[in-house]
Amino acid sequence: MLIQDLAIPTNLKQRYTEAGISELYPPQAECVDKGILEGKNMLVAIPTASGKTLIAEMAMHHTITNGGKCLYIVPLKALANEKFEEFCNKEIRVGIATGDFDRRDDMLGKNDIIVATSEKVDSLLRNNAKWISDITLVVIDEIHLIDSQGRGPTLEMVIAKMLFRNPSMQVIGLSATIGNPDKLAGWLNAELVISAWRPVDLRQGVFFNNRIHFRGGTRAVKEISKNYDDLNLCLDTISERGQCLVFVSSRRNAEAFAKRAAAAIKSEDPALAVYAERIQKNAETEMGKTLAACVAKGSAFHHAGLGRPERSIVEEGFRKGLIKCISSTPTLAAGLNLPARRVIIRDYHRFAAGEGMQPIPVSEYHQMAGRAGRPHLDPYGEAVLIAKDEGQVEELFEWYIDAPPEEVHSKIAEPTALYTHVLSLISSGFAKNRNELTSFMNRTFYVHEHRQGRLIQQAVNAALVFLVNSEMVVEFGDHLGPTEFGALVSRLYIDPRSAAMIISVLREKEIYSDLGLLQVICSTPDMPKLYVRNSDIAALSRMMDTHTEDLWLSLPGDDESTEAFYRALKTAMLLSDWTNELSDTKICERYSVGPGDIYGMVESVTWLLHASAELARIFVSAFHFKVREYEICMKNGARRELLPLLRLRGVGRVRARRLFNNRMKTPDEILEHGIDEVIKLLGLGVAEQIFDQLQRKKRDAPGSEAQPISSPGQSTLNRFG
DNA sequence: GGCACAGCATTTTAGACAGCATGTC
DNA sequence: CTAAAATGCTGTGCC
Repeated sequence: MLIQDLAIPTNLKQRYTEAGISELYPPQAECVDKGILEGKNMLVAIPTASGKTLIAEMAMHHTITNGGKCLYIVPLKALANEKFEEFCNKEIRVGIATGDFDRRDDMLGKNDIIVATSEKVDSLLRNNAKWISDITLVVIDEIHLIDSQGRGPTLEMVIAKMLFRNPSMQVIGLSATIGNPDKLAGWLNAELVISAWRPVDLRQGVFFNNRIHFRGGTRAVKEISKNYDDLNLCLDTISERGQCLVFVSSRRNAEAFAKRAAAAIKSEDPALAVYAERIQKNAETEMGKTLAACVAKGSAFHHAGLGRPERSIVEEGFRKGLIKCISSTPTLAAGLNLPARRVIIRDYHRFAAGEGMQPIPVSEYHQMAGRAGRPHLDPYGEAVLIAKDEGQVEELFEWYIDAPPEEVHSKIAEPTALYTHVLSLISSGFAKNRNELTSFMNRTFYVHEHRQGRLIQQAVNAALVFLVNSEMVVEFGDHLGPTEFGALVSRLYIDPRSAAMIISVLREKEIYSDLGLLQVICSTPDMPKLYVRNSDIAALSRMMDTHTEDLWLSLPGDDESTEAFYRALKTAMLLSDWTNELSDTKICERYSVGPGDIYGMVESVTWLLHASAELARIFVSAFHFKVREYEICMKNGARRELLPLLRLRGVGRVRARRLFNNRMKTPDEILEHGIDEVIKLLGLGVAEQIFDQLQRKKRDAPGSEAQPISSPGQSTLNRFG
């Protein structure tokens, strides 16, 4: 099927032609045949990198020319950025909505395409974004994630809510190959397109004894290193001028492999030195140093401990072909598109809490294997598993290469998954009584799949009991309604259990304590937690002894919750060090984490501190300002004494500290010292920026010292909007 | 006494969404 | 309760 003959806008055709695309791939053509451009719902279950985005893009442009509006839902923020840039185009308006990057909600509605994460869409629904009802086409990328334990229920509920609100809307689900696509298609009332076709040939094999075994043939790999099969496989690809991706089970393994690879590759490309330099300059941590050393020689590792800058440097270096090999944890499997000639799946076991080492699911193998082969660049892609003995070769074929894909099952009946969603249904008016709640739940994939909702009903009831007991929902007669508390919790998008924990402690305390609040927030299910090692216990106990007054929770009696307690305390200690202005290098060293972990945790607590401040406003208004101030301290990683300075634009933890240590503790004191002194400390540009603000402030509000924390410019804008 | 090392015991172990309102060094 | 691999510790043998 030729692009020329399609019912899509001319400018899009032109863009495709310029990009060298003249004909649709077979699965794409099938979508058109089955009516994707005629408003038909569609579930497309095809392998990674076989042109899913193009399918969605065509349908979206078709919708837009007919006056419609599209919502594109993705599972990751990184993916949202990637798609946003991909869709951006002169003819249409594209917006992006994620937690760390969004416009005002109503501004978003002006776009033709809005790219958003599933949680953000849920949040927009909860906050009643008006434009949602204008959506005429929703695309759900990676829809098979409905199966995932933690975030699957959110995706399922978002889809159900969207369908409920916009019944005539077209739905396109993009999925990996799965075992039961018919079920999912049935739920969406969609045409089904299944295919195993790939634009680049994918050869899947198992390595053993210096040969890759394929179905129907083997391929010899030169034995360069005696001990390391993984390294030989990697060097083999590099010797053919290809690149290599190695998936391993832990961060430590990723770093160890990158070091070995660096020693073997020994590339001396001067361009690499630039990359290494950038990393070196960015992170002075142990991790940063090893990464820089590896990159200098042409290898790298990739995991969630890397900060944003390090990640993008590594990704860029790999895309440009300078870095020959990356060893990675699953970050790269699910995240952005970074294909390589050969993918080595070295470890197919991974630790799961409470379950020991578990073999990874077939779907994850496919996700990683699918990264092999860059379209238009590589002649083929290779995915290689590594066997430990002869017999395992056949086993690995059976378990992974020839294995049928897993089925996708709803997870919304999991014990606590529905607390937040039941609250949101009641809060945002999807259900005003138990009947409406049941009939809404009857539209979920779970009920479609099981043909009955007994377990769902139980889960809903359990959620209601909790919500009523914790005063987020009230039931009078036939009616279910949110309390002010409940409505707030729903809008803040935190777990009702978190809100209940925070409120119950906050209410019983008379004296406020940063550390106490931090400890409670860190115990919350919404907070990611550090692991506790045996060797940490001593330091944690010391902490408890020296801060008996400040801590708000004490060691629980039963063994079951002891570990959870320690994990929360350790996490709180890290964040407390952060607000005590300990350098990231020191923190990384003390807690053996990477810069990426710090920023991840700071982001999460900042969000929860914001929520806590809003909750305090209702229940314990005396604490409200204390918490808001602490939120600012947390965001910047600074002590309370720097607060007056942090309110200035262009001033963060470092500059504020420098000013403070030079006897400028408040904006007024800065004015007294004069601009010259600030120029000496912070340079001309920053000093001018600061004085510009100070003088304008003085002009606007002479005499009144108490300025709101929010920036004045924004509120003016609102008045007009 | 001090060192090297085998062999056994202990320890450790992936990722990442959300509020709000714009800018760190 | 599950497990693999790295690290830590102990005790032995040797100089």
